[in-house]
Amino acid sequence: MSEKVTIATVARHAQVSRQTVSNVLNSPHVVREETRRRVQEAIDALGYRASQAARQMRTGRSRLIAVRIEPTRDGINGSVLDRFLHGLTETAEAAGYRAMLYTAADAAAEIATFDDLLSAYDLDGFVLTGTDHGDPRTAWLAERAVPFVTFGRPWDDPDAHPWVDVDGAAGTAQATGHLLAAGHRRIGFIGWPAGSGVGDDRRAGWREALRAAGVDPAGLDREAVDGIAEGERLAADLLAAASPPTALVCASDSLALGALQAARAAAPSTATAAHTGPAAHTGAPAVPVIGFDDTPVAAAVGLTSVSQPLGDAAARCVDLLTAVLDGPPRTPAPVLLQPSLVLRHTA
Amino acid sequence: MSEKVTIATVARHAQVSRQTVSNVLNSPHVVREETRRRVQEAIDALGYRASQAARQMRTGRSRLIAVRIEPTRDGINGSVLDRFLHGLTETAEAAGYRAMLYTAADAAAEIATFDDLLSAYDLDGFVLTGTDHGDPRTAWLAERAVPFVTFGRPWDDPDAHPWVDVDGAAGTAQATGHLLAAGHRRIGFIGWPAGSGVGDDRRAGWREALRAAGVDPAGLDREAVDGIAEGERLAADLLAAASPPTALVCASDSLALGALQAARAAAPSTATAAHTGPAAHTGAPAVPVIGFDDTPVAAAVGLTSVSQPLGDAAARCVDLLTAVLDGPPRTPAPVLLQPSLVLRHTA
DNA sequence: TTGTAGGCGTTATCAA
DNA sequence: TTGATAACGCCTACAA
Repeated sequence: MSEKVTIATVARHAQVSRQTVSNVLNSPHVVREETRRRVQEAIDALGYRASQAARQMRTGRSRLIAVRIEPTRDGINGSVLDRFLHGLTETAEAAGYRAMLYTAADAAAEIATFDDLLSAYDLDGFVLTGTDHGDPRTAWLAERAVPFVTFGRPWDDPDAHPWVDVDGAAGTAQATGHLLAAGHRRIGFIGWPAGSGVGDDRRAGWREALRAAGVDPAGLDREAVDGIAEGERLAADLLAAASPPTALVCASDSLALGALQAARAAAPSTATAAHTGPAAHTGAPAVPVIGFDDTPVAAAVGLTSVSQPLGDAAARCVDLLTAVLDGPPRTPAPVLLQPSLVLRHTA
Repeated sequence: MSEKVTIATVARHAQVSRQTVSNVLNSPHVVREETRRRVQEAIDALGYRASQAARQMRTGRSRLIAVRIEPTRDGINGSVLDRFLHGLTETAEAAGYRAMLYTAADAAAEIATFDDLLSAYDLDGFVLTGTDHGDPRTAWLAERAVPFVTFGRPWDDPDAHPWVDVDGAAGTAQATGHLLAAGHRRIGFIGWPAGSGVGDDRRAGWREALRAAGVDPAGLDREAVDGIAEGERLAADLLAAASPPTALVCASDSLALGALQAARAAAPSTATAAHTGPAAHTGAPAVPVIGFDDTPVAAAVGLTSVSQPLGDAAARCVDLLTAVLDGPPRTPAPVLLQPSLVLRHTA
């Protein structure tokens, strides 16, 4: 094992002062080209790496950003986080930052963690996922002028802070449009109870798409907490109505999976013998169903679903955060990404 | 915003020297009880937190452990990582450590990252997932005496370094035993090509269980790279044999999902009208199928699967790592966790 | 049991 | 353009 290589080692090796080495690293333009080259060679030859800890002591910056890892919920929609985290880590690395993980049971615990991370580790910024109306976390961070970006719009005020989001309304509108184009008119929707920003947004996309096509959405939607069982129950209810929908759009893959079962139970598939792909055993249901999130489950089951560009979203989160950290102190413009419809066997 | 609270602030507040404050933090036993209490009160009142950076400069320890986040593969088995990461982060926090994420395209890139993380961030240790025969990463780390734990056995030498693993052979043996108990004799296996430690282990569990029951496993297994399509192809091949198996055990949920389709295609379900649960539409196949990993997809589809205790595994990884970091310099004993069979509709 | 001095590796300030 | 000096906050000797 070689001894620890510090800036002093490099300085000695390159016959310059420590300060010059530091300048080569942080302000290359003030160093004469020839000196710069000599120092750079010494750095490479010695395999020198600046100590983050020492640097942090001076600058107060850790080049660390934190993101919360939530306990996987039903596992179906929870897998969304995986892709997001990978994109985040990768983009952060490219920008010279590292991603740190933390857990928190609720908003209060999360705020306590902010405090800890900030004072003990000097975290540079946070990436928050899943914001909602009147989020106490964003208020806490904003009050202390801590840089942060949210993946999810601040539903109260779009200019409150930098954010990245996926246009959920556009996603459900696209799904609805696809069904409309296939000749359907009475298209139902199964979503979450009113009040959640994300849920309302997805419902609105369906509603507006229907209205734009001249269809009255009244009575065609149901509200359910997330879950397969709930999706099945509500879909059955919807399909048993006086004039039932002929196709279904759902706010999540979980709901869609349940709806799919209800659809099959109500009207047995016409394509039982079809065998056109990996999940062909599920066949095309008589009542088409479209989910949301394009989870692995959707792919495995052949469920048509709205796909969110999670890798991109994560990358843009890092972009926005580093813009705040490295750039001038102005709030960067928010980013609204477009989802895409992944066609499979159920619609 | 209040000014930064340092050890000096606390010392002033509690009318003691900085050193006494440091002692309260690091060696409470050498401080008089009354003094200790006064200092502790000052710490709480001021909300003081030791600066990791400064501490790290002195001690050379960062209280950071790193874990790699892989790009989600087929999404089905990739979701395994989610639960593992959450458990890891949570246990690390409880032990006073934080988890840092990194990405790497291959082993060489990962080793380069080790070097960077070690010299720039002073990482205390690594948690590696998915080791294999002659893993260059473990060799590199061991050579430099960097503390690390693997989730996955070192297949070459069980004493090479601390590790945590799930007994895959016990899992497939349990699955096989379940089918045996149900009266099956000719139980097939679809696994990965020989050569991977994990794959061979899972296959061995099936083979031994069959042999113990007096059944000759010859000709009853197939090898396939992971994936739904591959699983379907191999299962169809197996079921078309002279004396086909009457039940199937698979090395992954992906393979099992494909096998399920082949099973249904070969012998249409006898329980089409059954409706006993969330995924009842899939019914019980004539040829029972059991998967491995208990992914969200398995749950959604009603696939019986072998479940790995990922949260526990992550926790034990942290335990072992902190034992190395905080304890005496001896290699802690490895941990082999038992998986459990989650019974659903396909077996 | 408590206090003083020095230094970890870096960067900012200022002088040469 | 380069170099000397001080300071970031903490911990480990050692002295009181």
